[in-house]
Amino acid sequence: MSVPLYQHVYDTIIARIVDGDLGPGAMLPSETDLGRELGVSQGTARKALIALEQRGILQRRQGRGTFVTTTTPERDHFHFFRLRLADGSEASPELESERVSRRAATEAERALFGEDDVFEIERGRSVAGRVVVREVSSLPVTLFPGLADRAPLPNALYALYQQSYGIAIAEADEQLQAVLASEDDATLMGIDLGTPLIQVRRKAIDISGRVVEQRLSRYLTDALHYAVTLR
Amino acid sequence: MSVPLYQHVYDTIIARIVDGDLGPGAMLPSETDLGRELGVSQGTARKALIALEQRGILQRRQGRGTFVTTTTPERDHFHFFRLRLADGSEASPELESERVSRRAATEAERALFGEDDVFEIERGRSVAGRVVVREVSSLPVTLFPGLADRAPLPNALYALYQQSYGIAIAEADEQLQAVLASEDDATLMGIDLGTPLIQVRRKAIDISGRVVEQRLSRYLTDALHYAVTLR
DNA sequence: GAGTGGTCTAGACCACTCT
DNA sequence: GAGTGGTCTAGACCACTCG
Repeated sequence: MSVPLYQHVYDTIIARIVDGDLGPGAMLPSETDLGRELGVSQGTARKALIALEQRGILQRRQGRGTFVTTTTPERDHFHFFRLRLADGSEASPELESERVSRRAATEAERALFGEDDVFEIERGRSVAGRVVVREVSSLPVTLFPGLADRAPLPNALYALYQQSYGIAIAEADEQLQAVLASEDDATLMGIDLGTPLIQVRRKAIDISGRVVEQRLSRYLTDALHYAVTLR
Repeated sequence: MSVPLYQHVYDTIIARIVDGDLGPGAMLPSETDLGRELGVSQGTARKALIALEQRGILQRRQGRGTFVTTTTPERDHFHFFRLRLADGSEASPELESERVSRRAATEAERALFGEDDVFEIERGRSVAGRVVVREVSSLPVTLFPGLADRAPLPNALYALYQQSYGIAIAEADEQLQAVLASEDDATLMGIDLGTPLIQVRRKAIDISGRVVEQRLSRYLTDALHYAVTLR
């Protein structure tokens, strides 16, 4: 019993999602059926399902069933976009401008993605009519074939990654620093050169543990703030 | 069964910690004994214990037992202090300066704490010889009697709150904005006026759900960054 | 009413820690 | 070896959802 049985159930479900056997929104077998299929008891299957629910990969509802989480635009924005209004309510960002291109990877990107080319997406986002976000994302081209041809891209990129490429983002690691607005920032946001901004370097990690996107964002935080809870 | 049995176990343990019956580091009864004592099965007691472990309130180790989490300076720093070095490793902050005083609460503090007086702690912290943090904390006086007389306070305040006042911090809500260094910031940190800083407004919440501290911090992030993981 | 997840039990055995 | 948490089972009943 070096590897617990519930771990096997857990890994099996992850594999089925990664392989596309279970797409976004797909319903899983009941606890009893899943246990029978994999040769474990209902309680053991249940333990794996609960762990997957806690990681946000599955959603369970009493009386309905267990489903693969669909990365809706709502979840994408609320969970992975941390800008909030002064009263703590969600800020709904709207897409203001976009530029999608393909270019050679930097050395850091080659090390991160193991590829020579990346797509680069530069976007401006506005809240309440003011441009407050400027972000530049880079993605390995082989994971996202034909991405540039899909422009203009939808507001919520992670929902697109899951719907169109079967890549589900499970985690994002962010590193924040305070910077001064550059000329590009100032032009896009309509602010003075040297306005203080929060710069965020994000690595987005999918459920199989790969880094699938890197993003450099700059947030104007005079009316908004970046909210986070530590537990 | 409107309220599950494991919830009763959960609440009972929280109450014992809040009441001081279970202090930091105290060992709990075994799952079997706890279940017998509270009239539930071992599995039900176990479920409550695991939930408390996931909130960071208990620590469990196979073969040893279940213990009330001690807020060590290490946990305090690593978990509730998010500044990291460029390579992601922990930045160990050292206390550089301190001022403790008692003053009348602001209107916001009165609403938050329900008290008329607060202690105010202003501190500077350094990493690798440079002052990079300036923080001002305020605490309701009745929860922390005699705090001002304890100056100089230890580096890790949350460990002090638990050891000396039985108040265990379980959660911290932070709101981040980018600001420019004021004259006070510049003097303390030895930087130019107008250097960009990350300003953090934190509310610290204990295991019984009370807000027990408010803190306004400013971080110099030229060599460090504020790191956070979204799941 | 059939099917789902949520709670709860009683009992078994394994793996780890400490003395 | 005694005591702890970790895994696993089989079965029961409750609560919710939906046709």
